[in-house]
Amino acid sequence: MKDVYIGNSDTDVPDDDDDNKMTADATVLLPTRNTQSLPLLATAKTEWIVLLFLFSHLIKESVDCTSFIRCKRIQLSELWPSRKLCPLKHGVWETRIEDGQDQNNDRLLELNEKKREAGGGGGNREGVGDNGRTWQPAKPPLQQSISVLYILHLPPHSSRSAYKVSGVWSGPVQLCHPADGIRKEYPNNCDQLSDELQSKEQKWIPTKNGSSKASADPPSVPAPSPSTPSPAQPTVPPSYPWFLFNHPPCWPLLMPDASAQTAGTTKAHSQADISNSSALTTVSSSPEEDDDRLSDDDELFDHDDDDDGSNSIIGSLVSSTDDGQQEDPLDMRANNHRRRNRTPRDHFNSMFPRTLTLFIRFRNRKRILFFFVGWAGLGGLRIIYITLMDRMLMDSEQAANGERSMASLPSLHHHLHQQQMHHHHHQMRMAAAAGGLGMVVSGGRKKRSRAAFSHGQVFELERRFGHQKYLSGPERADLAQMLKLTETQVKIWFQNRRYKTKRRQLQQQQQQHDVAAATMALNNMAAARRVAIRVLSERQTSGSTSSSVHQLHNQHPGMMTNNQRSSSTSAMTAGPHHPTFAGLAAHHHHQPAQHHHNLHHPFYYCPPAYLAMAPSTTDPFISNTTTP
Amino acid sequence: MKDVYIGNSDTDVPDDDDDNKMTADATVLLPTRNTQSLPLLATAKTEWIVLLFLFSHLIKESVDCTSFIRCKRIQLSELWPSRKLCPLKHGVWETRIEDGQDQNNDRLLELNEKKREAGGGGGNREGVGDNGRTWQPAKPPLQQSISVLYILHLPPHSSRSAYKVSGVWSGPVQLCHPADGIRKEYPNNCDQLSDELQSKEQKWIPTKNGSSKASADPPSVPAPSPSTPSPAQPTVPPSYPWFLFNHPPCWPLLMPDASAQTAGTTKAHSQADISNSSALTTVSSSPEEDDDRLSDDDELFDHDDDDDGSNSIIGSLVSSTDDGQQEDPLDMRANNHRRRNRTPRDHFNSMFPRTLTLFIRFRNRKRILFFFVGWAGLGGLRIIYITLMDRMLMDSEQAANGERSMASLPSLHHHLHQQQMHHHHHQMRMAAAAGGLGMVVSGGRKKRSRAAFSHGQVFELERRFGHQKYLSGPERADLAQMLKLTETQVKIWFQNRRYKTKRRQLQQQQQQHDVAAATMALNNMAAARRVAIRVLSERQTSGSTSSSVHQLHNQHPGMMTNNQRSSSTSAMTAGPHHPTFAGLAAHHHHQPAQHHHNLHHPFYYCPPAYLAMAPSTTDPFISNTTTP
DNA sequence: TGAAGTGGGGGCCTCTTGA
DNA sequence: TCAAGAGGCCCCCACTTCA
Repeated sequence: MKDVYIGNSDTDVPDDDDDNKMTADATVLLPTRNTQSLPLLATAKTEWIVLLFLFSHLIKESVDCTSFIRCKRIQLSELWPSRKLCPLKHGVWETRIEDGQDQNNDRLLELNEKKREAGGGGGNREGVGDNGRTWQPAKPPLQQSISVLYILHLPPHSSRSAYKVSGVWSGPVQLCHPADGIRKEYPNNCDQLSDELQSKEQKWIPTKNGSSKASADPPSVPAPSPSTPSPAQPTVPPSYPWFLFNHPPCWPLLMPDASAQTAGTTKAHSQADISNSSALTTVSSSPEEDDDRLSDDDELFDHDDDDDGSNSIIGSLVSSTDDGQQEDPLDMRANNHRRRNRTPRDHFNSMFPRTLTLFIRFRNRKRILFFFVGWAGLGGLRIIYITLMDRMLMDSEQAANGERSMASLPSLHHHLHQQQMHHHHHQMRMAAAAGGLGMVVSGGRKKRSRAAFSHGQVFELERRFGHQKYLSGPERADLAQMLKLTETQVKIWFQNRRYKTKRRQLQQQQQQHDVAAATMALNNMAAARRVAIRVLSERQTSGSTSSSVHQLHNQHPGMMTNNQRSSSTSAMTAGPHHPTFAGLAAHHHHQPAQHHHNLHHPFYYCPPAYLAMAPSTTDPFISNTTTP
Repeated sequence: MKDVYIGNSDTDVPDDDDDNKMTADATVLLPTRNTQSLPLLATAKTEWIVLLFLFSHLIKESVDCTSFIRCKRIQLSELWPSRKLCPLKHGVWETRIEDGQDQNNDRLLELNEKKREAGGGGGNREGVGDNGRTWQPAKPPLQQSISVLYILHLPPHSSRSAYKVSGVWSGPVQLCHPADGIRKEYPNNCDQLSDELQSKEQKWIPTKNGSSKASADPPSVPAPSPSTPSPAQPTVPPSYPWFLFNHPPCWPLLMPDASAQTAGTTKAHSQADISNSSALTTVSSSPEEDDDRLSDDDELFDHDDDDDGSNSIIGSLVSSTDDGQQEDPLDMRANNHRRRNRTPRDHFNSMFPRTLTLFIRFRNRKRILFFFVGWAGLGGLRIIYITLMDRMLMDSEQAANGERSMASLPSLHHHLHQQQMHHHHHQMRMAAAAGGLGMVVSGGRKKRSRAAFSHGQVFELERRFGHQKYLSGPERADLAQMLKLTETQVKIWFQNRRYKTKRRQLQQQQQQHDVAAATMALNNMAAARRVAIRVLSERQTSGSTSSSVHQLHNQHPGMMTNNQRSSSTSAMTAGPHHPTFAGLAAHHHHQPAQHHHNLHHPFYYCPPAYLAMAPSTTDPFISNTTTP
């Protein structure tokens, strides 16, 4: 199951689950040689890669579209055995080794490689021609780049359960027709689509919390009719029988201004459209295939599937889109103004669409495909949450419990399990991958794990916290093992605990200052207080008012008990510990007397973890600098 | 000078430096509302943002192109005063406040905002039509997405002098004609361009180390002739008078296979094309404008300009492209096979193009624009190095000294200074920004700073290193101040020093093992040795062979002297130190006896810096958990 | 040779979220 | 309330690069 198929066909592909022909036929001719760059794009945490093709022309060719899109999951361990950067071997994109069907794939790939220079295609250049001097308001990028290949990185058990987008390709798509094997190239000219989308943006606004309307015609997706979509149908555009783009898969930053409109209209699509519109089915990738190519370390995936990683993401995403009326851009702005203390995050959540939903008809079933587009900080668009749901008809049951964000997708998780449990363990992994990618796994289960540690655990943690504020790795491991928690849980607990302590103190300080300000109002003390508060409230400020916070000096985080036996023995080389140079860190901040250094570097950030109050031990290392 | 202009014009814009009309006219109608997402895309280190528009249709319209592209630099401090995420104010993209010209800009921006729904454009959909079933080899993405808006993040004095790409927009470009102010939308249909590029890829191969041929016709760029490029001119395609795309600005990962061709041909373009092709000029942004909008903390920028940050980048990038014959893809592969122990990095360096070079005619001057495309690890394409060179004619002088990578661009730095020195300090910053972005600042100066610390500095560093292997932040600051080095230098020195020590020890160990293996060959000891070696050589392995490395136990990094007075006083709140919870970290690894935890987490990485051999000090923090 | 570049890992801080 | 989630920063290691 490491393959996920997305696509539609006018040929009515048989509806059964096992898709031998799907596997072989619906092959996206991925560039094989360039796949060598994948390892660079994958992090050490990355376990899976999902390649996902979208192409908008399917909307235009919704009826006679004969192509399939294949989403491929590749286990990074195959590609990246040493967890180091290494070039991929040729043919890594070939999904199946079982030959037969995939020999075709191989052949196509080879052809693809060798016939590159035959390319060029037709030099159709319209769109540039005569509208040259007449200004046109910029269309959203979706117009041009809906045909997108997303490469998603799926860290299955990373603490940051986000999926990085490693690349986006908005070029023409080559697909191989499943029936005749003829390859077809789809450019990404989506003018009409974009026109449609723009013209009907107001119309597609879903009824918020649209669960009530969800039962309208879920399975009654318009039959595949080749009519190009006629816009402006209130909630479910009839002319898009198979696809429904809730919003463009573009960078919100770069979406032309219509953001007022776009953001407003698309904001709640993920939720409302799901409930309003038609078929929901999970694109269950063909079960029988690819099993043997997967390795077996997949408890984690199953865990993800069942527990938290994905659903929580969806929950948050959807929940952020669930405020009121997005029909009117002005209304949207009104919303922005309503909440005064909205955080930047709130701002973005309301500002930009984050969900792309595809309603597709796939193998004669109506299916829905969600992209939950998240945003990361470093390099622009980076996170896309993808959800595939197969064989879930979004019918009345959704409407029944569709109140909450993804609660409208009731028993999807069960469906997945029912369908795939009878397959091998790998299918489970598939389910975790396809479903776990921020998937709405279940309507009933709560997925935000919210572990709720036991009293005994909390007691021990508190005890240990009282003893020391920071844990070393081994200590953490010990504690985790003792408490039957994960190291991450312990780490996070300590983190939260420290923050809680600090927050309380800050609150106290704030109160004290307030009291002080109240008592001695209207003298210059008030000004001083403001300064102090500003210093405390702004994070990056390396304030010069160190004296105002001295009452917190008891913050000495507890030092290590004394597990540091690693410091004395084989810490240096690549011994048992990963840090080969496993010396002991010694980082501390100087006192206010010296923090002028920090003032010189206003953005210098020295996390307390790097601080150590270790006594200066002039250790035998000295003699070690030269080779012994 | 926070504006960089890129563009061309058939109207022969006056050639002088100060470009009042340029400023006002060459306005890219950026989406103003969506710019609110910029802060998220900027990191705390980010100081500058460069917006850069490329649009490939200029190639097709090379003669009668009337549009300008404006690259805007925005100081983040303006946008992000508190170093926190905050929405940008409207109009932040307006480049000039001096009104006059920019009122037009404002007006256009407003129009852009309000007329969004008027969009839609023509629904030209060719390309999809009749070639449906006939397979066409996929074109490189450049075909569709050359029109790209890169948003570059410029960390001026980050230790990692890379510029992150925050977003890419490959949608239509709206430009305002400088002459009549008519806005014009440019879709990104670049079919013909791509055809040309594909058809002439072999032809554009530059002579490697192309300095010898550089003098061919540098200033003799073909006059702007509207003839669509006829391919296959040996080195300088005559039909692209103003633009020369060395390679598509696409993700190499996603470039369709032709990578053999593309990579091979484009690999050395950055260097060779520069030398081979025509005009080199620095796009000096209009000097008079925007000075007052900039703040004055720009020594760093000047420093970057003069010293290392940028040029070193270029050097490395170009240097990586300087191996032999790229004409033939097969030859390319041969190169790959020649070096056996090429690293993954080498592989990528040779595999993918990294440079986009634009030869543009801008304001009646021939200019060149380099994009040095780097790659970062997290989210795919992330780094783009941009170089703008203005008024540098790439003529014989380049050919003379063009031997080395960027040495072929001889006195660019001087040119920059000559041109801009007479302007204000801000121009220098501009030069640093435009030129400093990996710019080829000078042909003669060496830019890889190569600080070469003095003996006294090294002595003190060694002494300190003998004393302690790791430095805390304050210690580092002290040492840096004492030695007149930057903290980063000290940090890096220690880092390198540790690594050197470790490497030596590993080598010794290796030798010892080799000797042992030699002496007791052919017994099972050899197998044991291999195991040990493997453990030592592989980074991620948390080996179970702790005993094999025990001779390194003297690696005890020196502990802190005792500057940790920060632990006792105002460390807690957001006092002088940034880490408000400025407790002391206490992280250590347990001994081999406990590293089984790491085995459970094979990728767990605990840098030694987080280790501390601090004695277990049950400190007053305990009483602090509850609010005092 | 060695300072810096580059990629990758991990932890901490801050704040928010959602069960 | 509180465990996670998410973003950002910093340090470290490993290895390379190139002056």
